[in-house]
Amino acid sequence: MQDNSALIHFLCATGIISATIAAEIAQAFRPMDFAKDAFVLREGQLSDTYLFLEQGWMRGFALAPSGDEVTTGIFRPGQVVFEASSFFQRQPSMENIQALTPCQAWGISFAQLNHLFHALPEFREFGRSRLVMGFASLKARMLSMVTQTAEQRYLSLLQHHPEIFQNVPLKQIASYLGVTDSSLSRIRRELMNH
Amino acid sequence: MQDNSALIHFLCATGIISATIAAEIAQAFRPMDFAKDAFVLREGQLSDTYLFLEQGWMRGFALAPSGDEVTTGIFRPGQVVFEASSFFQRQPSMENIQALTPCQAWGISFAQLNHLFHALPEFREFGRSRLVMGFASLKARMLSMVTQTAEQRYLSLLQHHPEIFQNVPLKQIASYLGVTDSSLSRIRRELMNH
DNA sequence: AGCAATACTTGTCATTTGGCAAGTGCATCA
DNA sequence: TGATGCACTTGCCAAATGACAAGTATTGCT
Repeated sequence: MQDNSALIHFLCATGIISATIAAEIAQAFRPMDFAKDAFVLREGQLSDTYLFLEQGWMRGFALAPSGDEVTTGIFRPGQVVFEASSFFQRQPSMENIQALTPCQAWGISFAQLNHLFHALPEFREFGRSRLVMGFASLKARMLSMVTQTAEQRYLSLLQHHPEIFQNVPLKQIASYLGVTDSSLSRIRRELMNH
Repeated sequence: MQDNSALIHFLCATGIISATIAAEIAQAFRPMDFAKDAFVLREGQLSDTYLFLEQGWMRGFALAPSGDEVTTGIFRPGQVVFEASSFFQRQPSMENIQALTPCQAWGISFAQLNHLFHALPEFREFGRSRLVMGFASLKARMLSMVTQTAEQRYLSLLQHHPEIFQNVPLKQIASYLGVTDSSLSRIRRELMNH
């Protein structure tokens, strides 16, 4: 049996779930490892696994009509990785999820998750809370796309999540910020010259 | 007692709630009218009312650092109007909501809604379903902002929701599409000349 | 009817951005 | 070690966009 204390800690973090229940829930997750560059989810597939990322980095991306890959999410250790639209609505995903580094994670299927939601009201409340948090952060990201310049979004990302820049290629960060890699490079150059 | 059949129909539409329960739930909503230009929610306030819009049009908007109003949502009859981040996380809203036309709506407070969620599992499931739908459409909108041109977003809006153009000023639609009103005007001119 | 406010368009110009191609530096691998 | 690939930057140019100001409808109001 692997050490699932990080998962238990994650479940307890909101304060909604007690340590005892968290341990019980954690037992339903199974360890899943991914090699660098492995796909966790491919466009067209159903996102059927709720994944807690314990170690490593992942990215979500979609294909633009032009064929370019557009980063839709960057996932660091301690975060949940799945495609919510596909997972909850039981529809094929329009996005891909790929490991950027070797990853250790804990996964649970949609069916098992629902079973636990049904059996454990605290966990259901936890799930609702996570969903709301995801919604809120997506709203914040959306807002930043229309109210801020790419430079401001870059600086904000640099300030709040500097580790991203040690783990994700700038090209992928650029499309996450809504610009091309050359534009991001220009933004960085300008910031160097104060 | 006003006719709340549209509200009941809305509650039944997902198939999760029976007509009987829907009628019971609908009784907890109270009718709320808004004059044209009235504010339903102001930045800094708590979004504490879950509002079903029966008649009329509303818009959500945020203030960019520049002072410009940026449209974050356009609401037509039959939709739910509230600021999810503020409502669920009990934090001051960063957005405003304003009636674009005279509006008839049905509202219920956060507390009452939670009370019903607790008492009626079907309604709780309905709420989760609505939340997921809202999440999914926000993701789709987010994706369109990075994968599509403003012209494509304009055409898509025109095709799927042509009524918007009869009810919302182009200037507000423009910022919803992520461009200025003059750029939108240019896009429209180009499309006229095939 | 006449005035004012608003909605929308248009022109001009400066700035930003993207596309493309080339160049540099670094790491990996046989 | 030499070759290959990748990450990142840079220069050049064309295209898109924004800021600003002015002009034209259109609407609403008294």
